[in-house]
Formats: sequence, C-alpha cells, structure tokens
Amino acid sequence: MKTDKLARLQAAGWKVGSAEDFLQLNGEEARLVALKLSLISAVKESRIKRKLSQIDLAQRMKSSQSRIAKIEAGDPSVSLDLIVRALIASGATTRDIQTTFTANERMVG
Amino acid sequence: MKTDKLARLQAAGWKVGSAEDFLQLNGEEARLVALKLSLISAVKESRIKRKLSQIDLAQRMKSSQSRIAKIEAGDPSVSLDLIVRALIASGATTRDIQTTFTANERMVG
DNA sequence: TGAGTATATGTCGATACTGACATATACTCA
DNA sequence: TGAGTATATGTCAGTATCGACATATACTCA
Repeated sequence: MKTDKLARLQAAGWKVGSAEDFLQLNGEEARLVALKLSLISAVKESRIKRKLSQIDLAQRMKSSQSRIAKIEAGDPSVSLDLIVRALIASGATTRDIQTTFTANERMVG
Repeated sequence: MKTDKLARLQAAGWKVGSAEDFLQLNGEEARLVALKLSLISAVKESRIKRKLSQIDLAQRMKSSQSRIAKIEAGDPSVSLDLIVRALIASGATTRDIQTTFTANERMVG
C-alpha cells in the first residue's frame, strides 16, 4: 500500500492492519483470555464458598442456570461483562475481586 | 405464585424474579457501572500518558477511531470487553490496571 | 432401584455490540 | 485565513451474546 494512501486512511480514522499488528494483538488477546479464566475461577470459588447453587446465583443476577454453567465451563458464548456480573452477584468481596485481578496480572506479566 | 410451582420452576433451572431481587440487582448494576467508569478513565489516562492518538490506539486493537472516542465518552454501546481490550492495548501496566481496580473497589465499597 | 438435586449441553429468536463509514467540531500553526 | 490533525457523533448491516427452554448426565440417599 502506498504511503500517502495509508496516511489518508489513517487521517480518516481507519484501522490499518499488518502482520506485526496481528502478532501484537495475539499477545493482548492472550492476556484478556487469561484474565477471563481467572475471573471464571473466582466466580465458581465464590459461589461454592457461599454455598450457592447455580440456580441460586442465576436468580440473583436474573439469568438462568444454563448460563451459569456456561460461564463456569468457559463457554465462548460468554462475555466478560457477564462473568463480572456473576462475580459481583456471587457476593465476591472487594478483596476477592482485587486479588483475582492481581493474581492474573502477576501471571501474565 | 404458588410455592410448589416456584419450586418446580427453580428445579428446572429458571430464574424467578421479585421486587427484592430487582433492588439487589440495582446495587450490583451500580457496582458494575462504577467499575466501567474507572476503567474508562484508565484507558484515556494510559493512552495520553503514552502519547497515542485515538487512531493509534484503534490500530493497535484493530478497531476504529470512532469506537475509541465512544469508549472514552462512556457511550452505552460499549461493552466491558471492549474497554478492557482498549486498556490492555493502550499499554497499561499490571500496576495501572491493578490500581484502577483497587481505586474503584474502594469507592464503591 | 428410583426420586431428588445439581450441573452440563444444545438450540433458538431477540437484542446488544461491533467495525466501517460519513461527517461535524475543535484546536493548532503557518 | 485555511490546511492539518485530533476528537466527537450518528448510522448501519453483520455478528456475538443473551435468556429461555429442553434435555442429558451425575451424584446422593432412602
């Protein structure tokens, strides 16, 4: 791609891809996935700790038992939003959430 | 609603709502919103700190300038997933993210 | 054994979210 | 003034994600 055209595209607000960008993104994607996995573990841990069934937790966050199962199974159809909602609804404390985040970040650097 | 019907619904995995649940959810919803706002601030801070334009950041995460603007404006069409992606892509360090989380949790209790 | 309870898996229609794209506003600086 | 650059706002079609729902599997315990 010509440099001037690239500059014009960038000026207009477009994303411009490259192999390097792709590799970089993979590293960041891995970091996000690692974070999700940490939060998922925290959800199950928090739920069990408070002796809540999946149905109990589902009621608390107005979701369904099958969604909770999918959250804990790491199903790809589950968003970070939903995971964090579940973590909050499960009664995880400030410190629980913080610790999860910290532990995850420590792992992935 | 009859109790036995409620029990059957619960056994089948359904959510069952109530005014109390609703109020509880609002508190948890507020907590999630507060978290999002903290992370949004962190994105802008991290981006500025590293002297990246919105276009630069958009390229890094294969998104568009307009999306970054919407993230930073707190547009309701932006998910937690996207905010965290932006935060990671902006080059926020382990400590930055951790600090954001800690500060947020301290605020919301 | 079989009834009760908890969890897992699969499907579906509705909605939320996405990047792409156009365009507007705002702020340099020559 | 006006060209260049950064940010903001609005729309849209495609895709991701949602809760709802059915059903399967697994584990107690009487």
